[in-house]
Amino acid sequence: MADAYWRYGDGRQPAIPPLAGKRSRSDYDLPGGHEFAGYFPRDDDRGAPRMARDTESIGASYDRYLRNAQISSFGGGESGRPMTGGMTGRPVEDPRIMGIEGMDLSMAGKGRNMGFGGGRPEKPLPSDASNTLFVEGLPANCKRREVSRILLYIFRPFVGFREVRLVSKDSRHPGGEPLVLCFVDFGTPAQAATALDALQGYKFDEHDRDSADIRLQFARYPGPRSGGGSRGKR
DNA sequence: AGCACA
Repeated sequence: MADAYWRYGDGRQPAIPPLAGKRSRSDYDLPGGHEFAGYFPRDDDRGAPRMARDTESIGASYDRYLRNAQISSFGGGESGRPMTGGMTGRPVEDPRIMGIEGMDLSMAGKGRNMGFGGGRPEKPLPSDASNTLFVEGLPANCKRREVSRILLYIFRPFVGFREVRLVSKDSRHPGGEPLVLCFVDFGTPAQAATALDALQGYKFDEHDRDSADIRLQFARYPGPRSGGGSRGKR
């Protein structure tokens, strides 16, 4: 049915092993703002379930939202289409990620009916809503590839997610590192607004107040890519 | 703080 990302229904992973007792948190808390050094392991060390600890906070942050919002690939309209993973050009078929998502979503999948239509927010959309979100506040010490992975991981569960686009730009600050602009496309402005509300102010590491927190806005000039540009009342 | 692509 849905893409391989949504495998939580098969019940093969009822819960994630707690930390697996492998490493302590301090292994990853390197001083000097290298929060992401151990955040996403390299592509070549698969099999170790040590992402469990890092994704705990992500799962917790999502949890409140997952209970009462329409995060589902069913009824999303075009969810049968395989996602190509945006800039990376390939879907992220990381078994760890799927298993982790299965942790939170399996509850909803088993216990609750997730047959929401998707894109049915109670509150009205802001007048500047568009299909595209502009994301800022990502750590500057992340490589482009890491930013892409992070954003894909964060945004992909949301109904209507289409793709992540990264654009490199020179820093304003002289001598500053080049900055990566991030745009996330959704099918409709309502879907974009749903993700925006859920993730606004999200902290990458909830244990560290100094860690980056992403800031989300609707993109100013959505352009033709977002469905024609016509929005608002008529 | 920063808003690009078609």
